Amino acid sequence: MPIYSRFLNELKAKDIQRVSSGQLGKSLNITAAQIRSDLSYFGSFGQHGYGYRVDELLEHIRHILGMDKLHHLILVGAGNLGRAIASYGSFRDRGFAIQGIFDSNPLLEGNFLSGCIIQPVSKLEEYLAANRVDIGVIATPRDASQDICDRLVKNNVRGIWNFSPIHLIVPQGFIVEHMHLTDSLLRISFKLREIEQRREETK
Amino acid sequence: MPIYSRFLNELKAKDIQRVSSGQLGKSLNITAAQIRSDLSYFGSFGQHGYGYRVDELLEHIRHILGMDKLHHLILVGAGNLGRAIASYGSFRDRGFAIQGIFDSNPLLEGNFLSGCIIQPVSKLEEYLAANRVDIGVIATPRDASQDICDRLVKNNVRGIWNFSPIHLIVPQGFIVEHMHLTDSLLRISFKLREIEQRREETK
DNA sequence: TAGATTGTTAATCGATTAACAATC
DNA sequence: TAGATTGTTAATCGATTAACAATC
Repeated sequence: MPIYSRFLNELKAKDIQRVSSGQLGKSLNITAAQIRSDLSYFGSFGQHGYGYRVDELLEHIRHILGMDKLHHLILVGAGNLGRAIASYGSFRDRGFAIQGIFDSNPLLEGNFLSGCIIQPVSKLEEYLAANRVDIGVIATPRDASQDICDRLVKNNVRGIWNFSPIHLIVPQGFIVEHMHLTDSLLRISFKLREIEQRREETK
Repeated sequence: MPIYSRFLNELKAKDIQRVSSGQLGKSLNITAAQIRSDLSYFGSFGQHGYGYRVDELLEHIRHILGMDKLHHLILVGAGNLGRAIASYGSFRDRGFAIQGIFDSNPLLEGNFLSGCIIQPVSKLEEYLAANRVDIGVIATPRDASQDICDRLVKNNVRGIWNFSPIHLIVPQGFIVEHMHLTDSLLRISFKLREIEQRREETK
C-alpha cells in the first residue's frame, strides 16, 4: 500500500489523471490481478473500461493508510539516530508530528531538537498522562528499549516504532514496527552471497 | 534468519549450549516445523534426539548470512541520516565497515566522520576504480539517489542499501534493500486504524 | 532399550494469478 | 455498438504445518 501511495503521488506530480491496473503493474513489477485484488479488498475504486482516477485512488489510499489525520508522536532517545529521525522531514508533512522528546542523558536536557525541548525520561509518565500520544519512537540503546516500550504500553501508546536492535514484545492490540538496521544489512549480505554462488556455479 | 542469529546470540550470552526447534519456536513465536524447515534448507545442523548446539548453529547461520567475512561499504550522503548511519556501531563489529564517505556539499568536504574523510561526490568513480566496494549506502536527498545508484551499479557495486525515500531500480544481479522510514511509519498508521476499527465494531 | 528430537514427506492453508462476466 | 478494463470467481502455485520414520 505505501508503494502504491508513493507511485500515485509521482503520477500526480506528472499531471497524469488516469491509470489502469495494467499500467500500474508494469511500473511496479506486480501483476495487474494482484493490484486489482489488493484494491478491491478495501472497496471499488475503479471504473469499468476506464481504470482508476489517480487523485481519487490516492485519496482512498491516503485514508486507508491513515494519512488523512494527524498522528502525535514522541521520541525516546536523542542520540545520533534519534536526532536524525527528529530532523527527518518526509513524514512531518504527512501528518506525523513529533511533539515530545526524551533522553536519559542530563547533558541533553533542555536542549532544543527540531522544535522540541529534550526532557528527562523520568518525566515520561507525566507527559503521557497529560498528552495524547499515538506512536512512540524508540531510539535508545538496546538495554533500555524494552523498559521504555513497557512504559509506553502501560500508558496506552498503541504504536511503537522501534529503532533499537532488540525484538520488542508488546501485548495484543498494540503494534510494533521494527527498523532493524543490522537485519536489513544482513539481508543484503545474504543475497550477495547467493548471487555470488550462482555466478560461480554457472561458470 | 537474522532473527535466529540475534536470538542465538542472546542464548550464547546466557551460556546456554543446546536448543531444540520447539524451544526456539516458543521464544520466537514460530512453529517448530517452520524452524526445522528453514534450517534444513541450508543443511542438517541438528542432532536427532538432542536438538541444536547453540554455538554450532550460530556459526552456520553466520556463514549463511555472510557475517564471517568483511564487507566494504561506502556511504553517499552525510546529512543527518548519513551521519547517524556512519556512527551506528552495531554492524561495524559484524564485519561491515564504512571505508569511504561522499557528499555533494563542499562545506562538509574534508571533515572527518567516524574515521573517514568526507570526499566530494565527483570523486566517486575514482574511488570505485581503486577500491573494492561491496555495498553502497545511499542517504542522499530523493532527487540525487537514483543517479548515485546508477553510478554505483555502473561500477559494479552489487549491493545497495537505500535510505532515500525513492524506489530505486537496479538491473538483475544487483541487490537493493530499502529502508523507507515513511513506509514503515505508514504501516503502523494502517494497523492502528485497523485495530481502532475492530475495537469500535466489538463495542 | 526408552525418550527425545531431528529432517523430510504429505496435507493444509493462504496468497497469487488467470480468466471472464459485468459494465462503463 | 465495439473496446477497454474493472471486480470477482475459480485454478494454480507456493509456503506453512502436521505427522512420522529415522536416529542419536
